[in-house]
Amino acid sequence: MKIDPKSKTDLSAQIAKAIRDAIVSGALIVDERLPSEAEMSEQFEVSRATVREALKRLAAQSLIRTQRGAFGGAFVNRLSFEEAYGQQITTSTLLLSMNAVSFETACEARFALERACAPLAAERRSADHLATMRAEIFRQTQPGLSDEGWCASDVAFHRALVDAAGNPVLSYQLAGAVEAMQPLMNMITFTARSRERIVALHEQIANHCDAGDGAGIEATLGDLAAYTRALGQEMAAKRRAT
Amino acid sequence: MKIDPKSKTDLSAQIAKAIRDAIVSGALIVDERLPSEAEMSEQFEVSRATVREALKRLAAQSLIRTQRGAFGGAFVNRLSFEEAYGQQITTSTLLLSMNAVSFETACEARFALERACAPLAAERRSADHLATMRAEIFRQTQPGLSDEGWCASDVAFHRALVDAAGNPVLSYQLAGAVEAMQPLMNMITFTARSRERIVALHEQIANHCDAGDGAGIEATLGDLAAYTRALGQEMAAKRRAT
DNA sequence: TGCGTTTTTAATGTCAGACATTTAAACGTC
DNA sequence: GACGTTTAAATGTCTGACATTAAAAACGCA
Repeated sequence: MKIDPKSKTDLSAQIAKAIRDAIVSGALIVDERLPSEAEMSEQFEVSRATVREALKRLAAQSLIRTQRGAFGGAFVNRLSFEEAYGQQITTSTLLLSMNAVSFETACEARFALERACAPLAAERRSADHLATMRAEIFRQTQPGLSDEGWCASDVAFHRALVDAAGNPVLSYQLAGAVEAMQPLMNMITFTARSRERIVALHEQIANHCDAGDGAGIEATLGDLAAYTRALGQEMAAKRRAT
Repeated sequence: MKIDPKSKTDLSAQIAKAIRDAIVSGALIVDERLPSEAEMSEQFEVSRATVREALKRLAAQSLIRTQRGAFGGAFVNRLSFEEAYGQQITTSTLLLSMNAVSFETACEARFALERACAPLAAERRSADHLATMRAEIFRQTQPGLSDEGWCASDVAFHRALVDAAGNPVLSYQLAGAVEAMQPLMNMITFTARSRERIVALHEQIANHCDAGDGAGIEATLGDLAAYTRALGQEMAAKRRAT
């Protein structure tokens, strides 16, 4: 853990990197306590404020957690799936919104990835997941559902499908892809007719899932992807017209 | 942007959240300059040190960048695909290493996701991607290649396949899945025989890709997944024996 | 002895003020 | 107009102090 005061980069960034490397490499293990801020400031020969800035950087990535009081301090944090989900979603959402990614491209990626879950979901779907899917479909048929509510229910439906694959790593990887699409989907105004069409496809998916028909899920997801893309193109055309 | 000094959570975390929300919601746009640290410390009625800790948190997530000097300051950062890749990989790697995810589960997720790229890769592969794949295959046949070198080449091969799909969002999402597997793969000792087998499958994939045969790629990826899983089970058995 | 209360103590959280360093704009000078 | 010099405004760092928290240790009492 060497620090170079003459380097161009911030000392706090260097210190954060040193500690991060130690965690990633396994030199520091989960729940292990780091030295106190005062000790580190001696060790690295910097002020306590600088050490603190480094620790805040690590805390922002959920790599450490801190506890106040005697025998408190900074501890290596076990990165939970929950936390990882959250980070994934924020990063994915920002990536899409800041880089002028076309609706087309995002949509393609999202459905391609979701398709990957189909065979596993068909094989492993539980009653629980099916119930969630049916419940969301029901909600989607309710008249007077707002556009935001519609989109949220859509996300919930697809998450249930992903979770049905019974692989937490897969669920984690897809969280970003599915959730990050929501702001883009929110830009589409769903007419009663298009909602009806989508609900029909959702029902097909649920039925295929029930029947354990992976290929059927894949095929219907393809239809849904095509229809969603068409809606996106419509929206783009309208936007150009105004 | 309200801050509650009596709240349980750190002031720096609250301030970071307020700014993060402003960025995600679009109230602050890319390349916009934030107020100076001194101005913010007045605005939020906290010390400059506290504001700085908040800014470091955001910098750790690549949400802002800072510039020194007059007319410098903190600017909303355009999250690049490169930066997002890096964060994805770190997060995914830690998630796997800290949560006792089985080789089986990680492997399943990885190949399921990669399979999603097959049809697109078959359709869009460029000469460039094919050349990279062939080059990596060649490297993999070289005698005396270390285990680390072998794994790195394996990752490079699969990244080429993913990139061949020509969808940056897909490449981003898969970066984590493919790269995070590497530490797990490194635990396997690849015999000459198993390397040979894998190279043969890689060659098949490259050929299918060349021929634009998406279904062929999918099928061969399935074989590769099965073989990799078998190697993993062998390793686990050996580990139990010792 | 055992249990509830109080005190101590070792951490992090926050603050205020100072100085160092960097950078670009503004200013002179030729 | 081109080229150094000054200046100003910002971040980066340091120091020392105090506030707050929470666990351990000490204490008191039945």
